[in-house]
Amino acid sequence: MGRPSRPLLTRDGIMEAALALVDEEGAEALSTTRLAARLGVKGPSLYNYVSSRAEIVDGISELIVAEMDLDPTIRPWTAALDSWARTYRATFAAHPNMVPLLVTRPTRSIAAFQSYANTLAVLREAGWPEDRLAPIVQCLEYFLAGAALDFGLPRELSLPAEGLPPGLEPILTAPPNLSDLAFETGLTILIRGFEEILNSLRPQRHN
Amino acid sequence: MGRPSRPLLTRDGIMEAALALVDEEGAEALSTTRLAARLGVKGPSLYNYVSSRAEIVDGISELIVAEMDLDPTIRPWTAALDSWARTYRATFAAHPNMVPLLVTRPTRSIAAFQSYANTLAVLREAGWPEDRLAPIVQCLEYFLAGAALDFGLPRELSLPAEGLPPGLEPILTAPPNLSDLAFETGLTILIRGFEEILNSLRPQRHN
DNA sequence: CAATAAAACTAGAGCCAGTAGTTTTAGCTC
DNA sequence: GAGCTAAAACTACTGGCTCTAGTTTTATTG
Repeated sequence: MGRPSRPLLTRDGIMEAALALVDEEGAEALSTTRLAARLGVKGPSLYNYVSSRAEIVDGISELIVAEMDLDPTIRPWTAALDSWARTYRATFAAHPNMVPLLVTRPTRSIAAFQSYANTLAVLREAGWPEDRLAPIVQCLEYFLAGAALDFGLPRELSLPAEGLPPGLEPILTAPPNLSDLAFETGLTILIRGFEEILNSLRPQRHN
Repeated sequence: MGRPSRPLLTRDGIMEAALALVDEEGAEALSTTRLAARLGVKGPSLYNYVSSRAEIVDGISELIVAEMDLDPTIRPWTAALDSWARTYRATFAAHPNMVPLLVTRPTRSIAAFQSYANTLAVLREAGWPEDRLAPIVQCLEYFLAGAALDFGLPRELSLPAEGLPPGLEPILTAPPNLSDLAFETGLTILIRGFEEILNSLRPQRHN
């Protein structure tokens, strides 16, 4: 075939097609062969734009991170964290097949750093001392990662019901919106907890 | 070679070798070929004991879940949750290479169900209403999953420092025990938050 | 117009999971 | 103890994967 009159591929096009592929067919469908086929091209051609499969995964992550447009003007800081958390969750929920890949390596895209920088700035502005910033953000992110994975209670038992201990009804009969309940519960508690920490750090004026 | 005088393999032996392999060489080293080699056997022999690679992964998960011996007698419920969370974290931390695999599918082993049953029983005994049990447990588990992954802030930037927004110092100069700080912060907040919810549910006697 | 480099390709190496069929032998039945 | 069955290893192989090497065609540059 030789070099085409105009390139058939672009780096961005590859990443977008890869995201679409994962969204539609699952993470295990992400192979260079299948991705290339979807782009009307043979497998090795991708390597003109990308140097490894891992780079494609990273590219997908960046696309998703870029999708969450955060409003940097929200105040007070508690509302900012709340909004950040919800956007985070909604964005990940839009790409459930990618969540396991997203969450098992830190995203080091510029967009991610910018959103961290903004969050840190809001907290600082609210009076949080410098050495508390990272732990707070990290702590919230732990929760958000687990919530994105929706890890935890098995929602169907897929096991011989015999031999199971009694008292599991809350799991087996849990409402379909259990994930929402758990998320709301946790987010509320964490943000209120952060508030109390900040209050306890403020110069206490006993009258 | 034919059938050996005594079997070279056992199902349990396979699972234990698989766990050791992942612990020592990483999750990507878990192939039937390499696992078999470690057991002094050829790849396909494993399929006399196991029907797919996924079954091996599940077997490893069960081994790890079985490793965390929880004390079912701890009271009050807040101490039980605290102990559960710490055991959970410590057990996962002992097998860091397996965490991404553990956390991306619910564990449906009997041991896991038993530990859920115990946790639910402790909460019930403390007066939690039935419909709050699953959300509370799930909420805590979100946090624990994220903490086990240690997901969140990138610990080294591995990026051209130029083009990065200012104000990222808390991330770049975070102490090495940031994970511990975030875990302690979150666990404390969550459990205290749960306590407050329970109190608010109790019949309020205003005097 | 000639030289270079880009962008597709084909071929193939080395990995993987899993299947089919073979061989040897253990363990059971008569 | 003879003979049968089934267990437990094997070899050989298929189809898929990532990625490399080298080829072909063509766009672009000097």
